[in-house]
Amino acid sequence: MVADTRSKLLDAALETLRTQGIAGVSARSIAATAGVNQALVFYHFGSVDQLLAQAGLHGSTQRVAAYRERFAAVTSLRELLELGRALHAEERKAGNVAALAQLIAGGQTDPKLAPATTDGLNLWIGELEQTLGRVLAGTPLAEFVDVAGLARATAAAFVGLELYEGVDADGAGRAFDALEQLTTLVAALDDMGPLVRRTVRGRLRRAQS
Amino acid sequence: MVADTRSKLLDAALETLRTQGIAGVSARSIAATAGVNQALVFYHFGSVDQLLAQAGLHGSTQRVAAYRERFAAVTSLRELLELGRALHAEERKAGNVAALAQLIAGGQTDPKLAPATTDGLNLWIGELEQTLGRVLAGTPLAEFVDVAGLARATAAAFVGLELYEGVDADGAGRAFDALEQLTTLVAALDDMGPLVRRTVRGRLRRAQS
DNA sequence: GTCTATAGTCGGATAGAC
DNA sequence: GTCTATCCGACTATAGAC
Repeated sequence: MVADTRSKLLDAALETLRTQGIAGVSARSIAATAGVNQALVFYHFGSVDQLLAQAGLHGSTQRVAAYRERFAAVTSLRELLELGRALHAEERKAGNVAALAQLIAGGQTDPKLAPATTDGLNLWIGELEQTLGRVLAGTPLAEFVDVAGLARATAAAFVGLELYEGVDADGAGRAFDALEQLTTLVAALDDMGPLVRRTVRGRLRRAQS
Repeated sequence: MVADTRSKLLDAALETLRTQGIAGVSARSIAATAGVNQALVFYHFGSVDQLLAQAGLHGSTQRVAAYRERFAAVTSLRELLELGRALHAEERKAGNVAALAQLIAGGQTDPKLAPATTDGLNLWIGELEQTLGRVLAGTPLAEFVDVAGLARATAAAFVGLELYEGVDADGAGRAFDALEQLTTLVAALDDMGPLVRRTVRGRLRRAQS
């Protein structure tokens, strides 16, 4: 079946964000990618901004749904990291995180775009938060670190790394390797349970005084 | 003393990146911010792209120099985190990280912009790498994690958090709080020295098999 | 080194035929 | 719902006066 014009424009908006960046999107460039007439952007969405906003949410909804089962299957921090690496590789190829990153960059200065990108980002954050909460339950990490905040930091860092990869692939590779090593350390910390709890409690007391 | 036109354009390029985003920069908008004629962009820099590239390096050079002494004074992970928070607050107000983030977003699709933004980013990374190496020397972190990679991951995450803050300030606040808690955990880990080393070595062996 | 003026292109958005 | 045609503003870049 052939996608209708509305769907074609949503997909084309994401594709154009990915290949041309936020500075290169226009009603004309999106319509050309979709293979439809330029005026249809305004007929269906009213303005380019509104098309971009809907496209961001559309893309995130689609991708998050595709990963939901894999998030649900994660039972350890190490498995979550593995899923993160796989997700990075797959989404990089598909270009969905790249499109989201361009929307976020655009949302910095466009008040109409900011809320829509937040909604798309929150879909990822919600999934991540739920998984982190499950995996970290009963560990020192859950005791001392706000899991919702950690999910937000992770998602933001993910976007930052994606952007970094776009301008320095080698540097980003080294960054990802270091993060994997770091996660191994944290997993080891998690295994140490009670001893770590005692030490960290002492540290927190000192830090607060 | 009044800045010459060249300097005014470099500063105005950063200011315009910050307030209008990469999608809103043009020879006209930059020249208007600088209070000079639009044609001077091409006279002094040849093209808007080349002005942006030079402005990015210019801004980073300036800001990194302003922080060099404070980086050098850091002697612990906790102090480095404190400097990170201060740096975030100060640069957010000045808008320099925001400008760099917009350049990175633009560099994804503009091959002329990518190398220049990498250069600017590398100034920060170099400073961070040196400080991390000094602070982590002799700790388990330095033993198990590539410090250069960690510096790159940190810088990329910093940019991601800055962008996140631009579309969801509340969410970013929670993310920063969680990272502070996480750093306290890592600092505690660092204090535990030999015990952690043994545990982590065992874990790494298991992970590789 | 700085200005005006302008060529030529691309952009958002709309009117109206089909 | 889709098209052509069009208005008009903004853009890059250059030519040429000062």
